[in-house]
Amino acid sequence: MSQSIKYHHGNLKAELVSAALALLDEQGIEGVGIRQIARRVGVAHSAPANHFKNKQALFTALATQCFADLNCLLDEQVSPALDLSAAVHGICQCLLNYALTSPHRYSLMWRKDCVDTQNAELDAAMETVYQKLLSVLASHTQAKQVDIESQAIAIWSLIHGYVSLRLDGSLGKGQDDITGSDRSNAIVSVLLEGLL
Amino acid sequence: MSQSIKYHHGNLKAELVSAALALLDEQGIEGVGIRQIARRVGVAHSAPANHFKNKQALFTALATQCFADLNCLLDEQVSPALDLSAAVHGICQCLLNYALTSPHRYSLMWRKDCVDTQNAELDAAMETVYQKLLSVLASHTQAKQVDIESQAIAIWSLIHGYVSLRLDGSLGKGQDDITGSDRSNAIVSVLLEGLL
DNA sequence: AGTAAAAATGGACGGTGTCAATTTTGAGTC
DNA sequence: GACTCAAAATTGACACCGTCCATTTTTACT
Repeated sequence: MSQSIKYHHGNLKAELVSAALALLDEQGIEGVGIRQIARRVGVAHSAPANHFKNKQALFTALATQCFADLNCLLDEQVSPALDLSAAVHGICQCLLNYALTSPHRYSLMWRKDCVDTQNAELDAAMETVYQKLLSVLASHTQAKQVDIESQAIAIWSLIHGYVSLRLDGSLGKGQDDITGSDRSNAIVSVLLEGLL
Repeated sequence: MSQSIKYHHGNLKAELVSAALALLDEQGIEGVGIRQIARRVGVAHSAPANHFKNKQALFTALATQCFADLNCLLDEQVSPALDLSAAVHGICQCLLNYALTSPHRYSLMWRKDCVDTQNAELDAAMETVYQKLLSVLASHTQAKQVDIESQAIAIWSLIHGYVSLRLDGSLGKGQDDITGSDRSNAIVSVLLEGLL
């Protein structure tokens, strides 16, 4: 019967995920606990065990969802018609934006100690994002000394490092606003200059 | 009497730190717990509270120690007489080496959720390392469009990102050996090419 | 209708960090 | 050298947590 609370209400798994994401956004990774989530959804503390065998399994599902979301954002925001430089800048911009908007989600995505690194869906979701960067580089075939994979790793490292440092405040207190991606743009430009 | 276990054995704080570091190296951050450390040192579960008011305070001390260690390594391994490119490569090499040798220590250094980000000593230890990079860039004054701080952030981001990705296995399974820093060197070179 | 599997429940176990009251030790003072 | 007092270490308690278990309820299928 619609969304009334049934003993088996059928979509508890989905509700657990969404409650967990809300908790993650509000309180960070440390605030996300099985019992806490169950409490929020209004089920017994042990109910989630039927849908996620582990806390790790839950985190894995969350991270997978986050990568999928990020992938959607990339599809929306970086058109395949752009030239190389614009596309790479777009990807970086998109990543930075996502991280600043949902810092705890971004953190979780890289917390390999919370996640099942063997999980097929998570791997696929990660790989999809990474392939997006690779395909951008490949589509604009530039004859250059550096192979495409090295280029991708360089870009990936640079933006991930910059985002990580900004997220945990290791960079100076300057440019805190989302639009203040001037620094990010400048840095990416510098790298591209050496790359292309 | 020498190192026999006294009620006040005087150096328990230091012993706690070293036991914690050992535990960190062996089991990772999640394996480091107040009671576990106390057990290993052979004191009551609540003894550490006299020396560290918090688990966070303990982690802060550990991270500070790690930054100090890294700083020593930098002093040893990157001579101030080198030219710019060699110095930057040396710093990156040193960082990568430290991270691959002590992965859990490196992780802890950036786990701002485990650490008191307001702590003065930790801040100073971090700043000392960062200043080392800045001073290298400043000493070889190159007339270039990018200001020194942006250059430093770019380099810092790139190497931190690359190291982080390697540590949690997000890069392909290639080049796993410590000496296999070819990729790292290549990437840093590319960045420097655009930078200088 | 009857049965078997899935889903949700409450209770228990061992573990954690932190707090409080207590006992032991060490150093400094009369 | 006895006394004091603060620091250091002890035991115990509390509220959490993740995980397992036996039990009850619901659903789906024959």
